[in-house]
Amino acid sequence: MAHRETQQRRPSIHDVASRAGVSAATVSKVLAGVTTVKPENAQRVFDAVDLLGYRVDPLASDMRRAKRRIIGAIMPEFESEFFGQMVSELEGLAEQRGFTLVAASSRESEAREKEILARMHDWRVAGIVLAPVRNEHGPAAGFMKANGMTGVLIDRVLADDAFDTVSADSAAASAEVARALVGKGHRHILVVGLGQQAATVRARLEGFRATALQLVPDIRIDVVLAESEVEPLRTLLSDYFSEGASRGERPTAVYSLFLKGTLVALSEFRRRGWHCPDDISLVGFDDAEWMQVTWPAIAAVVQPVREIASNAMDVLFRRIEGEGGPPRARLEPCKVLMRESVGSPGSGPHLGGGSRQ
Amino acid sequence: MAHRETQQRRPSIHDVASRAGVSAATVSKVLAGVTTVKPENAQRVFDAVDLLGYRVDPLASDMRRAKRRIIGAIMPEFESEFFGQMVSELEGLAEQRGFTLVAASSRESEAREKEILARMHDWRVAGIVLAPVRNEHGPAAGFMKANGMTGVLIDRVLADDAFDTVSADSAAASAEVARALVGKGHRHILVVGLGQQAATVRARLEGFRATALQLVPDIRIDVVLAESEVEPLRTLLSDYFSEGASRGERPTAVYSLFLKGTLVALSEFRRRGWHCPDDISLVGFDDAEWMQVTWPAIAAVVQPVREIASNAMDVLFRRIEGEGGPPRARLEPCKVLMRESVGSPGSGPHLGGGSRQ
DNA sequence: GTGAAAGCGCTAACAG
DNA sequence: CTGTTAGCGCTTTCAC
Repeated sequence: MAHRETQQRRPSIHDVASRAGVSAATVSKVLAGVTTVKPENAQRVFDAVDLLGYRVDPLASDMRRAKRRIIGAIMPEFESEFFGQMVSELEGLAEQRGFTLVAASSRESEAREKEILARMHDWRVAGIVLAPVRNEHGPAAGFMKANGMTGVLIDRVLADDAFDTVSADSAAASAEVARALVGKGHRHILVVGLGQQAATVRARLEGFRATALQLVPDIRIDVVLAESEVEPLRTLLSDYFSEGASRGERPTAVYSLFLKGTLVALSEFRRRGWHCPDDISLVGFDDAEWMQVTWPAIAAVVQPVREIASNAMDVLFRRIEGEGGPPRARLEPCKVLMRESVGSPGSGPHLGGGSRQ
Repeated sequence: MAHRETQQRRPSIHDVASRAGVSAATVSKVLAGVTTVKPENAQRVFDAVDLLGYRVDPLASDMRRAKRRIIGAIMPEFESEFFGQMVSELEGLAEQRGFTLVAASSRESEAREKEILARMHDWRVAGIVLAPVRNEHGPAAGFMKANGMTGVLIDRVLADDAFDTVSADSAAASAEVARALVGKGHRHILVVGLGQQAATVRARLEGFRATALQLVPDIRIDVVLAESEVEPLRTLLSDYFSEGASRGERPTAVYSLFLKGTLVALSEFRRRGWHCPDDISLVGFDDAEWMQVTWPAIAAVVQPVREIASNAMDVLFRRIEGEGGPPRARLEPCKVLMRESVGSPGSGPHLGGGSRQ
């Protein structure tokens, strides 16, 4: 047959072996690049491989070697730019080392997170990159610990006593945001966040608060935290502003500690007819492509996705290769993009709020 | 030992077998739910499983059955909400049927798309959900055909003679957009798109054009298409508007056929100081969360991600289970969200363009 | 240099 | 009802 028609069974190493007139073991050696094979035979193997279109089955190969070239990645979600980019980066990095990345979304659920992890353990993945839903003390990290899995924790973590961690330097970035807002003259600022991400929120909040208070000791910083869901935050925020209004006071700037918070804040501003930066200023942690094309462009903290991904993979592979030593906590610096949504208080034409619905 | 400390080798089916005093085959049967096992033995197996914390190795299991419970998904990118949601949906659907989804990003490259596909073939995945970079005639689809892989094509495809396809009903949605814009009084409309996505662009463009022309025979519809990259589109769009300006003419509305085009359009409007909808109206194919919180909110066509995902998986699994018959092309209806970015021409205060940079 | 044999962890006949 | 046997596709001693 000239061209094998829609074949059902792919050629196995034995097919190659018999076509090349050698044993399967020899084929395996040739393909593994062992040089002690007679050149003539090696050539026959290569010819047979070409002829049959043979490719090794990586899973069967891994099976025998009892070491699977698979890296598992668990993200809280796939829908945001941040985690989308992260998965994309991790995929490329794994590939470069001959590994396949299997990504899964925990959908912001710790229960699901653990289930996925168990499934990845069943798959005998070589290592895990885990971006926990909550923080480093969740059940997933516990499971990894208990089962001796090798892994790295990223994003919503600061440090851990069992795993290496890599995340953005939230505190430094928040300090920079504080300097910028204070510099613009803001003296009453609202910070919004999600309480369940304890470590990160604390770092971001404290980094901000410490710096702001240091610059202006009597600055007023309000905090609105929802526990774990975004919807309640909407209500909390609305209540917060309504209450303030009844006392005739309101912050001149909002700093959101996470992307969805930025969206909720914008949405609330819309509802009240407030415009940035005239009526209120806004900075959000996490950048997104759209933030630079809207009017006004939204100021944001850009997380160093590539750096986080590449450091995470580096340390993960070092651990996979058996490197010992205590876990290390890495922080990668962020960039702060001060865009049009930030202005000086009291300088806008709309002070007091607009009336457009 | 009370609790096995950080174990290196997971228990195998043989460990369970010997602990339970039965053979590995029996363990396998019990775990597969075969009912012809003596209850007493079954119980001993369950006990041993619990004691050892045993879980079957799905890859080893698949190996033996020569059928892998893995579905491959290939998306052009992971960074956008649309594909992020898509992967998330597909993951859940695969999981429901006891399969694992392995997702990969072709990064808008047909070459990479084919490489990934080959790798998935090496993995002997049971089926593929492919969202091609370009359209159904790319090298990836050819590879799948040539190798007798079973798969479904989604998103940037209309129909294929070898594979089932599922996509959004772009033409109908575009017709609806046309009706809306014409109804608002627009008589000069610009459509922007990406040429390489031939099938989809044609459907969206023609669906729009045909309806608009039918309603207003002498309506003017300009088209700006970049071949495959987004950056050139920026230049093309800028040139288009500059040229029009030199002749004192300009469309009153823009319909972008894809998400990045909407961003490019917004960015260009910013550059020129044009505001929506006063200076120009905008509708984009593909919705995003931010579009409803910006000022103005951006009108968009919402693709039925869940429906596409679930239909794709349905038909894919039917094919995996051996269902025959000719390939079917499915179109799922979209929703059109007419938001504030669309107004009537000539009614805005800024006509002629603003001056804010 | 090379191939036979063993076996990764599992399941599907097929006897008993 | 249960265990033995025979692999899935591959790699790795280890004799020859």
